[in-house]
Amino acid sequence: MTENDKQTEEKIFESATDVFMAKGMDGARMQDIADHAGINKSLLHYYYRTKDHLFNAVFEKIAGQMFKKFAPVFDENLTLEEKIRFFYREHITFLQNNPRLPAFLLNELHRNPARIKKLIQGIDINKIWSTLEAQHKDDLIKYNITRETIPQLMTSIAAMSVFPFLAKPIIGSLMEKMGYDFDEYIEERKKYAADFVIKAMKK
Amino acid sequence: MTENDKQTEEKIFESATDVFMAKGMDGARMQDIADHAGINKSLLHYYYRTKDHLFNAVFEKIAGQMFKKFAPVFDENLTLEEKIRFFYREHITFLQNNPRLPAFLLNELHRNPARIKKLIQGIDINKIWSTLEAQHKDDLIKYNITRETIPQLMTSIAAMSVFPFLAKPIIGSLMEKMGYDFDEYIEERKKYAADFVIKAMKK
DNA sequence: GTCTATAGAAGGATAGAC
DNA sequence: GTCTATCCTTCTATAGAC
Repeated sequence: MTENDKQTEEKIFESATDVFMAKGMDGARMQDIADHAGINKSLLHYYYRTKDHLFNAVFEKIAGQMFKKFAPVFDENLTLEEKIRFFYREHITFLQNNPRLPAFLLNELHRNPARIKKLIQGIDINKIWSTLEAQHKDDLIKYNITRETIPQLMTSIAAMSVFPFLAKPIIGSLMEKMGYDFDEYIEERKKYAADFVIKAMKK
Repeated sequence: MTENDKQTEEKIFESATDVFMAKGMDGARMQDIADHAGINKSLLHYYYRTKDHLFNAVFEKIAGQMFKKFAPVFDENLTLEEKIRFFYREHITFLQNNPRLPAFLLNELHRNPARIKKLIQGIDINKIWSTLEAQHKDDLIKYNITRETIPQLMTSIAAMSVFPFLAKPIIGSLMEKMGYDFDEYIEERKKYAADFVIKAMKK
């Protein structure tokens, strides 16, 4: 593969990412992607054969990024509270740089549930739970966390950081109407979400 | 308008709602809607002229339902805690009956931000805040709620009930993998979310 | 009011020149 | 590897008979 190949192929991939993120699989047009990349429509087919192939390439990459961010939390030598604060700082910073990612991902999963199995096959929640159990036995007792309440707690933690980006069209507009700034709100959320969850967990 | 007219028009509307909810504006096909309603494709145009008109009719109805559910909370003669418990019981029950509604709504708003202004024009957050301020002066002090923290708190409350439905493709699959039942998880959430938020709010 | 038939446009994909 | 021209399918929309 020559240097020029790589440039074009990458340019296509990046343009496709932008357009698919903005319009979704169904709404995106091959012509838009070509225009966005400043190249001819035929070249898309030359490199990726079909729209489906191109979309899949984009989706896999995007989906991978989303979940990598959850992993490191469980490797650190930190208290449970520190992990929660660490998670929100890292995860919300990631979402600040990829604000459309959650909406794109979830929407495509709603439309095509078959993708899910492949997406979550790498996630072993039981292993995550065992790790937490080993590292934070005292905290789990202190906070009254059991295998029964794990789904409720985990989804609540995720909701606090992801929801503002999913509901940004509404939240952002309402805030504008009231004179608040969405970006400031997000920045503050790194601390707010952590405080909120930690207080909620206490017995 | 004859009785038969109404039957056909309503049948079209209901089929359109189902198909648009499942596939979105871009993914939906007029043929699908016609098949789903058991009628001819031309009839869709006879009653609604274009796909756009039909979609708009569906969207307006759906969007209206979503926000009506928030209003009554502020009229009741209840304590702040009771209102929160009341809200989660009502709102999650509504979402149990309309699980795809939030994803549909937010996705279309992401794709077409112009809709938002019309959607939120009826919502006067300042008025809501004034009502709360008048009704729960003591509670606001007790819970340390101010105009500055209202966006963080309001979005956290909404996140707790809406997020599970937005992320259902992932949450549901992960739970299945671990032997949990999504519907049970949702039923339990009516209480869990209320307890969680009320604890989090305490100083 | 409902159907059949078809026009007309859009979009994905390919052939072939360079 | 990149472009122009074009095919072919799909989909929205309309015309016209009943």
